[in-house]
Amino acid sequence: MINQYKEQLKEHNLKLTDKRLKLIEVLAGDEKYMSAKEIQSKLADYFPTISYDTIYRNLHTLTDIGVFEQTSLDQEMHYKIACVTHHHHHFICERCGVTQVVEYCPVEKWQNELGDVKLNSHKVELYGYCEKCA
Amino acid sequence: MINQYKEQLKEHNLKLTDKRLKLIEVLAGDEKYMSAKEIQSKLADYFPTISYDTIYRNLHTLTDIGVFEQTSLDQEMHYKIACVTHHHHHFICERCGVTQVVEYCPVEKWQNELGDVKLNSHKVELYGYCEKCA
DNA sequence: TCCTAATTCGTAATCATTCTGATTAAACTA
DNA sequence: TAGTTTAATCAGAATGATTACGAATTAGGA
Repeated sequence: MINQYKEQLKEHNLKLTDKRLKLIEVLAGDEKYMSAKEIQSKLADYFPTISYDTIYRNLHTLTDIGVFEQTSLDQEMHYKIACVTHHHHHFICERCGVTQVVEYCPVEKWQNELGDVKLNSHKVELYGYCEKCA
Repeated sequence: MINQYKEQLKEHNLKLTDKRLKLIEVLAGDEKYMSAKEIQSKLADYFPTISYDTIYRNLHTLTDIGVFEQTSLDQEMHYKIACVTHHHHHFICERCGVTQVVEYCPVEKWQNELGDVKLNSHKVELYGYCEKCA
């Protein structure tokens, strides 16, 4: 499964560095939104001196090419591995951060309602407590 | 119309200070999301030395009691006057920040799809260019 | 193996936001 | 209207996330 991401990196002429691959591994291994701090603490097991510059730069780069997706929670950016299958949104647990997919998205209804505006993107996020945290 | 907000302040035992009232006036006069910086520059006409502490504190306080609503854009919080009429969401122009209401919200469908999670809140935001900015 | 541009490092800088302790003023009471 | 109380404000320092910078390292190709 990591090979799919290696392909994506190559397609964008990005080098396969150990930091990048481990970063992808960490995010791919846990289907939840994580802050830069959480990510650095997980990476610290493998790279104790990794720079925040490296973390942030790669989070941006990989978000740009669609490997990660981001959202702003508690005034800090959080990142998770992107879902490539099809368009959908997420429920996010406010306690533990785990996500659950929601398929339904009425974007055409909204476009109809809006009329002549040019819709570029949209965000749908559902917040609450997952079954474990409730 | 400002009287409605004065009532809300009184209901929550908040004092009617000149800074607060002008802040509400500024946000109520422009139906768009504004950053703290934009807000301070508008307030500076009336209170050249107003402190950011005052601005942020009141933005929070008034958001808490439902006078303002907030969203995170470009890693900074933005605020607008709240719409009190009924539940709905917004389209936000990525260039000028103006908003447009969208009525449709399938929150029950999402709750059905999610099953046993406890849904506390949700965010729906549509981004793009308004007719003027397109 | 060597070259070169991309990547990373360590740290300083920036920027939004929050905190602190002192001062001011809204609102209530007499 | 003056006095009292307590919330609100101020100025500026502190915090915390994120970005920038110049030097050092390294992936990937020749």
